[in-house]
Amino acid sequence: MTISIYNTLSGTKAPLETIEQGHVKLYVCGITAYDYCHIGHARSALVFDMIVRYLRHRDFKVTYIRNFTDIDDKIIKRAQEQNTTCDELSSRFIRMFHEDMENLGVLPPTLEPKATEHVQEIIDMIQELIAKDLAYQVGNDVYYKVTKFAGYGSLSGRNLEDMQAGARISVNEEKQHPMDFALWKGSKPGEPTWESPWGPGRPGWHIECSAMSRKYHGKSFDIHGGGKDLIFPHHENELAQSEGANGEGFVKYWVHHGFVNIKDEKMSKSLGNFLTIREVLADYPAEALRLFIFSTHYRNPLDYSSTALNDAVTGLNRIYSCLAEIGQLPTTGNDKAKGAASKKDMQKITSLAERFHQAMDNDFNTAQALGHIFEVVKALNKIRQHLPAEPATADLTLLHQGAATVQELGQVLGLLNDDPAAHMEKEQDQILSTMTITPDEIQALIDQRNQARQDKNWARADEIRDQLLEQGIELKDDAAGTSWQVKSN
RNA sequence: GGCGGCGUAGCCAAGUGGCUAAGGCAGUGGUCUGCAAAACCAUUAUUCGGCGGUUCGAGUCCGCCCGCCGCCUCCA
Repeated sequence: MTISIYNTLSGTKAPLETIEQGHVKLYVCGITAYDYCHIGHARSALVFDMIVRYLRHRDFKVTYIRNFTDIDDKIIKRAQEQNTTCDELSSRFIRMFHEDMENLGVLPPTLEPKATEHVQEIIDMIQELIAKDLAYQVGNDVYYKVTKFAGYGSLSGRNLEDMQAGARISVNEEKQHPMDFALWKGSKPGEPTWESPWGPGRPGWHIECSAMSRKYHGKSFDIHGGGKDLIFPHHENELAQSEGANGEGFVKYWVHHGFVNIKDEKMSKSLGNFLTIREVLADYPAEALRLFIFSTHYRNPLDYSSTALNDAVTGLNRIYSCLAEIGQLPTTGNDKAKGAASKKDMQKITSLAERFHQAMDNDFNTAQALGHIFEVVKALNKIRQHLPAEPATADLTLLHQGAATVQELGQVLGLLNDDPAAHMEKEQDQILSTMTITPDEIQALIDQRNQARQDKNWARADEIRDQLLEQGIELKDDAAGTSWQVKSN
């Protein structure tokens, strides 16, 4: 089985063939550090976290680089507004970003280079571009000469004529072509500055990724990723810079994920309709957010709503609850008894890993992979439900193995990391902490109710149950006695 | 205007021409229960925005139309 990946450059899915056998070199454009991250950033981080985890699960070595843009116009502006330095501002939000990533359960990349720590590499690359007549100096600025790069527009599927027709491009008189973009910007007073052959200044936005990816991955590497909004101009320009300077192919697979929308509109800072990661994590567990994000394919738009997140919480608990219930079963039973599991359910359970891989191999189809997991959860529940008083060892083994596979594959997606029983408890404790009732009080009421039930005083028993339900506590009567849980939602 | 994408049940969503159109959430009926809850079983799209075409066969390919969205300026 091979993994196939959709490539923005070709517009088709193609089997993953790495440059170096068994080793994937991945570069993802990270954040510009000047504000808290919103759930669009979370989607980006989670999508590539999932891709990295899956590739490693499939025995690839993955070198994952995700950069920080720590110098740019927005940072300078924001730092001035907050009366601080660019360095302080970007360090602060990089710290916030790391906190968010940890809370999301996102694995750290292999390397997280910063633009300001690679100014020399950037300058070197710009000099190479000038030497090849692909860039030119105007005053203290340096621009890339887009007309000299034959493939310009190939990634985003545009050509220079069409783009010039667009009305929103402001024409800078000093540029030779309106689409030429800055590699180096001469600095104004008060701005962070580095010395360069073109005078004091700072790097343009796109060049940092070309310089850093070359330093750590080499001139060519396997996968370059980011949000769809980076296709143009950022990645188009990176491609032009890198191939222009290096004289060889830059990236084999361009992977771009879709946006998070709110009410069918793109969530973005300029529209002001965004939710920060920390706002969302205050209300929902990280794994619920993850399940929500992976419930649709990574290239499709995803509409955020509290309903959708609540659905994800319910779905996640459904899996955990299934695993917790199975975890309580003995591992051995009657060796001679015939298994009660149907052939069909057995087959569903034992083929889970294979079907999961098939879905994931197909351009990381997490939605389908999760569908298979849920299908198996249903089968496991069904078998468990129908277990006789003295269950067959064969059934118990099937249940335990099935549950182990579900959890293991869930973890490939970064889900189901908790011990199932502990998760259910933790979930409840958290909600319980916001309530006025204590577990002891609940237990006392349950004891009273059971006494009433024994006395066949149903009215009193129901009264207690309804009273608890009003406070958000659900009771479950079964053979083992009465247990309780916090009512979901 | 240029480029790209989407439209599958009440909602979310998978479906790389061919067995009964995954899965989740919500709903309804049943099993279980003193009654519930949970879980399970059954049920909810003869049909995939509309109209044509290609094909033995189309949700899937092609054309046109309708509706929605994104990029073309900083953006994940």
